[in-house]
Amino acid sequence: MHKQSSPLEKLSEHKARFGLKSSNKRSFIIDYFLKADRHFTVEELYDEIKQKKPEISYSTVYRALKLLAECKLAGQCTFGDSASRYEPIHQYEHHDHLICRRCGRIIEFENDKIERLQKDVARRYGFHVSAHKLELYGMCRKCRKVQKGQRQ
Amino acid sequence: MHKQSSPLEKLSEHKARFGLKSSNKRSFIIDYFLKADRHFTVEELYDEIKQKKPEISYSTVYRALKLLAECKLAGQCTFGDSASRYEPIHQYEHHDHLICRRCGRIIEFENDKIERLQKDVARRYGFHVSAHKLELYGMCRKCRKVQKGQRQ
DNA sequence: TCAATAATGAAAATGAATTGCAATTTCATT
DNA sequence: AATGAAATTGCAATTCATTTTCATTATTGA
Repeated sequence: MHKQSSPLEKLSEHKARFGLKSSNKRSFIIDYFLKADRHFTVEELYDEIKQKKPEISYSTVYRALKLLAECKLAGQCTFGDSASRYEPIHQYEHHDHLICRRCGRIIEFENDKIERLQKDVARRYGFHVSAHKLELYGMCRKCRKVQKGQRQ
Repeated sequence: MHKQSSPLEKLSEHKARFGLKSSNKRSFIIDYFLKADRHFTVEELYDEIKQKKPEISYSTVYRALKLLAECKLAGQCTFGDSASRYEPIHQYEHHDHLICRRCGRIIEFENDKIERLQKDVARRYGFHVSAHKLELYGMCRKCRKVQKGQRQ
């Protein structure tokens, strides 16, 4: 069994391995991202960070997210819309997404039964599955209410 | 109950509704795409069609696929890689994808149990699901064999 | 046939993702 | 503290798929 390391440990392991140096800007971005614990496009994250640290550039945000993705602290999702998003990856945990097409809200869920069935399906086709993506698109409770109200 | 119309009926309904005219080039593209019954990026389809009808341009292929998507005769999928793909949509049928990361092979599958579980999950969150996407990434039987061979 | 309007091709525009490079910063070692 | 090799940063430029523009050509109903 391999001891799981914390996000920051993972990061410094990665830094050691690739001979990276630390920097306030990058630390700030990473910190902000992990604490916010939401889904961001590069641009969204950049826009929020710009408020607090205008001296941080888009490229740096882009590269920080890329770095996080490389050391598995962030995952990339491509939902229906244009730009792809990054989300913090939590240890031990895998999840899928419910996406509201009206307000854009993203809900994460887990379902072991579905996971198991996926593996079954794959096995049936001789596939070895290393990753999967499940996205449910629709309308969230709130938006359904609003829509109902509008129709009346 | 609404009578289901055939692909070509759907197409001409759509044409009627939007006052479109017909053209040999577009017909050729659509015909080729529906008969091939595979997943294509715009470019892949263009490249194949170029062989048979060099006078058809990329734009026209692009617009034909867009048109098919508009009248639900084609669906768009975005797998891990850069370009998005179009696939023919068959009536009554929904399917998900197994994608081999090594050779790019795409296998379609259906699984009612998974579909049902998805609906359950959504209901639990108050969501109304209108569409979903399930993709399993991994390695197909053939590629696994090759890899095994290489290691020996 | 004619006029109205859609389809087409080529090129340009768009938009996100990515990179090259010069300037700046980090940090282990003087 | 000073140094220098190496990483980081910002900006601009590039890439690449996608989408649009616009001038020309083709289709269709009157």
